[in-house]
Amino acid sequence: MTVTRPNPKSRRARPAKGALRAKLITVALEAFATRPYDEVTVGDIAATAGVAHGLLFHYFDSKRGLYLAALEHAGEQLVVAHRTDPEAPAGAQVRQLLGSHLAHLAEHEHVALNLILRGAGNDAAAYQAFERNRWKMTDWVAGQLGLDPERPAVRSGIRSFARAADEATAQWLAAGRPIGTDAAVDGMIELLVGALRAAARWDGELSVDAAVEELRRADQPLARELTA
Amino acid sequence: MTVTRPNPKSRRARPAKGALRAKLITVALEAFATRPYDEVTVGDIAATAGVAHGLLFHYFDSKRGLYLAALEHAGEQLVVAHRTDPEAPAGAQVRQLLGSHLAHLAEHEHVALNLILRGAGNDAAAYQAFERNRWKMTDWVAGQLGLDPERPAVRSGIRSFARAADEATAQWLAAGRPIGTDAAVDGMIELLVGALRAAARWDGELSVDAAVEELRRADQPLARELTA
Amino acid sequence: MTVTRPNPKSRRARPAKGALRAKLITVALEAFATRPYDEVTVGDIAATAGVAHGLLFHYFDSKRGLYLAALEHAGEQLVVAHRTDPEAPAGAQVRQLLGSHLAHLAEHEHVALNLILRGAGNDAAAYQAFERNRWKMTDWVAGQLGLDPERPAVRSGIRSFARAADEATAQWLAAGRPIGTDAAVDGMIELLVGALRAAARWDGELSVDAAVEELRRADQPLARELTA
Amino acid sequence: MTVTRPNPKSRRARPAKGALRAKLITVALEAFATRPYDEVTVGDIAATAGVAHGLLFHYFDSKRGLYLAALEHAGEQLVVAHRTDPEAPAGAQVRQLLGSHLAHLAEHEHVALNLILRGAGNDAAAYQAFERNRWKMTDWVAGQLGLDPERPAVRSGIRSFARAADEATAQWLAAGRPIGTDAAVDGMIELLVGALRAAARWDGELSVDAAVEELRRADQPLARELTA
DNA sequence: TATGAATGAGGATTCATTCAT
DNA sequence: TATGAATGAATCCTCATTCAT
Repeated sequence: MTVTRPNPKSRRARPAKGALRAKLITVALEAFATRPYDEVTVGDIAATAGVAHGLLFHYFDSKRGLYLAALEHAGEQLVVAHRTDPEAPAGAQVRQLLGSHLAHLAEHEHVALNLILRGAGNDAAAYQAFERNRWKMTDWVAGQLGLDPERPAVRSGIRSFARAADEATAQWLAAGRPIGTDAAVDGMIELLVGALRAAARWDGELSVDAAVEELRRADQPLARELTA
Repeated sequence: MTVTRPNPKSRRARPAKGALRAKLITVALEAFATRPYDEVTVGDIAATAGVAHGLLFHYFDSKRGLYLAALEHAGEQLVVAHRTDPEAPAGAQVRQLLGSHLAHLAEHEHVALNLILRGAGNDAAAYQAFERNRWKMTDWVAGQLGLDPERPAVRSGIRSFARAADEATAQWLAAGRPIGTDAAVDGMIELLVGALRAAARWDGELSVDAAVEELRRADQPLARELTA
Repeated sequence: MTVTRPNPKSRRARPAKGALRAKLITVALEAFATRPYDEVTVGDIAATAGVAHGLLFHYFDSKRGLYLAALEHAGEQLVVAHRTDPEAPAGAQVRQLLGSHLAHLAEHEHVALNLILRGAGNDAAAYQAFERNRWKMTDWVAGQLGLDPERPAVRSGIRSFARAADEATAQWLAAGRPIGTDAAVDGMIELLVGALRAAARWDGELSVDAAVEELRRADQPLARELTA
Repeated sequence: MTVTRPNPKSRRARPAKGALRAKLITVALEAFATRPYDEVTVGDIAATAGVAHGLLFHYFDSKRGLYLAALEHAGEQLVVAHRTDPEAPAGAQVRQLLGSHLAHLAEHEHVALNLILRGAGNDAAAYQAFERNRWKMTDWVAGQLGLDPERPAVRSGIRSFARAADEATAQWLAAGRPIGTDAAVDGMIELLVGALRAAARWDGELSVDAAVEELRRADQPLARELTA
């Protein structure tokens, strides 16, 4: 007569529910950040994650499903990382946002330099999955500065600023962060001011003076201390 | 063992020497601008160009070779399109450059929106092939404004401006050019001013006041008429 | 962008574990024995084996990998087929070896005539994969006859004998085995004697008289009956 | 008015009639000796010969035509190199043949080790083109020794000898010719003797004693001096 | 003769996806 | 859940051969 004993092997290191799913997303994010979509193979990801590649289809249905899930995740992380004080003046909050944004990118440099700062290329669905979160930030900025984010010139201006800030961030990271986060943010405020003035040029009926003044006001030693 | 049979259909009238090579580059540029590298197939390009796909390897050795050749070509065209009057004041010349740049992109909207404004992604060689020409422009701008393009802050500032201008251009094209080229350039000058001021923030020893003033000077109705 | 659709035809009853791998090797052996490497296509082999060609890469990585695996297999089979009685005198054992060798080749005539008797041509790796097993036999023969197989002249002599025996075997098979295996072996013993004497000529310090005598002793009606 | 002058360039280094054809055969021989047929490309050969690859089809119609022409050439060269004294005794002439054969192979070591000693593989036509010349030698040897080359056992014996001699030659060349040509030939005579005795075993009605004696007679210091 | 642009059949290889276990 | 054997569409690339010049 045999007694069924629990297999001792099966007890070992059983990962938490959903842990494999998260692991796969992490690995995928790294992979898609490192090389173009078609150069990433399901086998690579599975091998790196240490699972059979068939499992991947269990969780995400397809390679593309995994890709979108990874993008979505990266976007969410970006938003989650933003820290602002709702009580602070608008200009200060914008500074806070830029600061926490930069800090987050710095912490996830690899993903930052590639996936986020590169954009999603030509892929409409991926664009949706990712940029949806991305532009939440710009809309929020517009709102803080009392500008209508639906207005085309505002939209173009702030997006242009976002690209400029991305490039500046990439350079800052690639150069090994030669200056402090505060100093970096100082420059970005100037980029934003330039973008707002550009918007005003593109749209004659738009006034950005108040917004610029608000930003300038936060750009004071005293104000900066408060935002630290 | 392959027995290749000759094509009974006699070759059509031979086109001008090298014409097919150029044709392939043109077709490839369009294709690579339309979809990601891996979704473009050698067969597509050859079929569109109306040649045997083998010819492509005759000229470019590989799919990648064609890709790089196409990028190089696009970059060259960009530089070739720039028109400035060496006798004009520096600020006016910068306006002229931006104007002709915009005009060229408008004429090659498809390529512009995708290949040029998107950047070369992760591909180091492609980056080289394309950006080499791209940054000639920014160096030239720095030179016109009396700034040292080797200085990191200047470099970061102007590159940030370039990205912002790319994004603005993309929006402008995508929106159907709602405003004139001149008005578009007006805004871009503001982006540039913002970028220069950002550079000054990043590098305490850098002064950009003269450069800004020079740009502002050109931003007058009178001056703008002269540059038309 | 490839969308792979699943095969609606459900997989047939699964054969024994590893059976398909063995099947592929068998088919490949036949194919490579029938025509030169480059005339054998992966598609042919897969089709003959009744599997998808992709499976071949699953098991062997490449066409060449399959080729080497097949050669290795053929070499192993050759060694496995050798039957000798360790208690018999040396000369008798050599006769037994040649006899079983011939019998095995006769049973796998196709492979024998082409792959084995032809040699591996210019391919170093293939040579390794196959000849490694092949020369085990000649070393064994040298050992039985009390000769040092490391001695160059011995080595050359026995290898020359092996080639001669291969050719004789090929002729014997091609002619439809006009004489019995025993008679064939009788002749091969003479070839071996000649080769040993040649070795003695090439190396003045080498004596092969004892070895020759040992071979001759086995070459008696009585002795031959015992080895049957 | 213009006077048509002879183009000075056209005068330069016009090669002799047919020189290019010969050049191509030489280059092809080297190529086919170095790697398998399908790994040799028409382009390689043409490039090495310094001509347009189209020219090759002018002379040889096809790649295969060139291959056969090259084989034929190698075979012819082999026969042409044989030097024997018709006045000498048969055994001595056989020694002379083997000696000149070895000398020729030594001079064309690369081709020898590969094309000639390897055989033509599975290719019937190539076999014809090449072996036709090859077996002229064995027939001649049989004739000298008073044996009927049409007799199967004789044929098998001498062919077996030829393979053995090939292998011995290959070893001799690969080892850097550690012994002199004469000593090498001495051993080969033993191989031949063994092969003749084997033939006698295979064919009960065949007597090779006279042939063996004739060979032995030539194997004397005195006789060897005469053949030098 | 000599060139090399142009052709296109054919082949090896990759990899997302399925499914029996 | 998890595995990995099995599938096969799709792709890049090679290279013998032709032919206008």
